[in-house]
Amino acid sequence: MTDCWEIHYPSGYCPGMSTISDVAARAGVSTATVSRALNGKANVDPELAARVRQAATELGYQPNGPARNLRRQEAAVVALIISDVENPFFTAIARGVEDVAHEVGYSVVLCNSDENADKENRYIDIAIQERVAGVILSPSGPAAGVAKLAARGTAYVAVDRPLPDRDSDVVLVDTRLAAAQATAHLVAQGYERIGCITGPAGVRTADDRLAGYRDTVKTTKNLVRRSEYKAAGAHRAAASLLSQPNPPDALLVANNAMAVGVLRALQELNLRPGRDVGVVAFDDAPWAELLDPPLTVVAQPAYEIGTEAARLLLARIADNTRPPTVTTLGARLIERASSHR
Amino acid sequence: MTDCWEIHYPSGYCPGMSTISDVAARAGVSTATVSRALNGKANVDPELAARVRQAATELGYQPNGPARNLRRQEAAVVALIISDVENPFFTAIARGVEDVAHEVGYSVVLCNSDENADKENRYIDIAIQERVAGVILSPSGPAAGVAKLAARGTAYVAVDRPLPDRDSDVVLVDTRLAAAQATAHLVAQGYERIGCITGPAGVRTADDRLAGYRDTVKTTKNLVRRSEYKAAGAHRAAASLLSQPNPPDALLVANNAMAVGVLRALQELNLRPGRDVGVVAFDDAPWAELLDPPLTVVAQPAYEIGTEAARLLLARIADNTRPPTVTTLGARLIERASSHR
DNA sequence: TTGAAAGCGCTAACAA
DNA sequence: TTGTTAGCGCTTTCAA
Repeated sequence: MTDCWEIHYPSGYCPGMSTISDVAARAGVSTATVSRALNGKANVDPELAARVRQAATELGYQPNGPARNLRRQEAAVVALIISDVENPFFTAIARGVEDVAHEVGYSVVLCNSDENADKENRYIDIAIQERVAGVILSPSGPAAGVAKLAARGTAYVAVDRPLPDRDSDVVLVDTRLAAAQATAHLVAQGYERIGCITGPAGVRTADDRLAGYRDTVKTTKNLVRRSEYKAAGAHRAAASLLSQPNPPDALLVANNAMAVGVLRALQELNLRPGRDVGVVAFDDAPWAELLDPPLTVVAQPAYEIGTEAARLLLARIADNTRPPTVTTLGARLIERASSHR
Repeated sequence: MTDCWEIHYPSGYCPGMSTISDVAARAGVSTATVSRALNGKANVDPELAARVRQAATELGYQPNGPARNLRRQEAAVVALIISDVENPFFTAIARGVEDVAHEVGYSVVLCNSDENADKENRYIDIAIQERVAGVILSPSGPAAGVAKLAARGTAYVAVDRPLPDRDSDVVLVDTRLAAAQATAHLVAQGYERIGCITGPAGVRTADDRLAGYRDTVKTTKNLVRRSEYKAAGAHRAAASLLSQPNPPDALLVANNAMAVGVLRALQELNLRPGRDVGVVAFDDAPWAELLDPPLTVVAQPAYEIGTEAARLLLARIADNTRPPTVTTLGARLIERASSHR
């Protein structure tokens, strides 16, 4: 399986399978010189370096990553463990991380923890085993795995949610404030019984968004529901809220996927967003403007979360003694028609 | 940076930093036995194996991945190189790949090539360097990188688009047929001047969708536009098509992101989907039903593409001499109101 | 069934 | 500036 099965070259020549010794032999130098030349170290005669590069190209030489990482005791790789690959909020973070990491020669591997602490821990183990340089994660609950990272001295940064019981660099959005403002906006638009559909208890963003809502609305009796951060749960939650005797006339919805479920419930009940039930949801999406009426959203700076987290991680890789920092970014309310009568 | 800076243990004990020799010493056996025990080889005394596992746990032993991969000459990792992490079609594929790969103990790393052949080649190089067991990719044009995979004998599978000039396992959707059927559906609904907005020339899915459209509509003069597979380009394309003297009365749109741009253009021109301009777009989305009118789509079996590709890859990892296969999955037209007058 | 030892390919300390 | 060499941690012969 690893021999050159497809193309036959003369005399054992096999591109991509050659090692540093092959390159050294062909260039007529030692392996050390090849290593130095290919890694752009200063102390190499330019003429020799050129010969080495030539030989490497001719042989189709690809350095052996595991060997390099074993020797260096670290891979130039950053692991990004996010709780949902299918959530545009997290993929936007991923782009931010990638853009910064690639600039300095790190690769990014994306891992999908599925909001599941077991999967998260498994990926953390893999990250440790592969000796990645650092980990960025959106923690799904109290991750025992993170303690291992700390114990090993592997750099890590939390995004979106802080790590419970643990200091670390973390990049957050002031989601409580944003929720309070969004709720205040609904009040200002004349809605009087504002409800809230948020994520699972214990998930920090869910709790914060609820807290922000409560900062603004004092009597929330029977106006709050929780579900997974998914459409189906939110659909049930909205149906339940709206079919009670004294239903809400507006809803704050804690994420984008949930908004889909809520809007579907409104459709089924023949309620029009805005006119009948004011709606504000977290996370902007390209399709939010296409709805009728267009959806008012709290836009989070996801890409910037990613770039900032990557910068912090790189700083921590360079110096793990720096004190942990908390970076809080602001969100922006984008008013559209779903929050106007 | 790699010492135990946070927690102080007695006598040099440092979880996660220990090697197989430490475990061996603690269990009073040789490293070979540790290796055999931890890898579940048959020929190990159960009592010894238990002692080894105990020692490993006590030390918080994490095997050194690079060392293992170096020795094994292969990592239990498959690389998935997709052309757009923010496209739900590809993230759904990713989930399919993950689910199958995890079952057999492989990790999946996701790489975002951004529809850019350079990035794709770069990721292929990294995959080769890291000696991954296999690669699944949605090729962005004629990738020189794939030749390297072939030359090295690394297993690979193409998804969504075939590799130009190269046999390989590939998992496709019969997108030409789907496009033809979608167009026929528009004809059946009484639309008479059907236009098509598709992706860049040379991208196979874009060309196939256009071909399917042309299979059904014979006179397409000035009714076809191409753009990137993005909202902005499609927006311009739609605006241009619809503002010409003899505009189309229906549009086939080649992907989901493009649909957003097209629908925005219709809004701006005060044209109502369905009534004024029939619209069918590729790729279903949770929000397609929420639009007014709901969007008719061609739903592709993205998750199944992923599971099938992963199965093929595993088969090829096991045996790289099997003949290349082409798997073609069907798409499903989901009729909603945007394609009815 | 177990242990001793070689060696995967690379980098870096040391020598020249 | 270049070469020699040790050794990263693991798996796997080979020998006992």
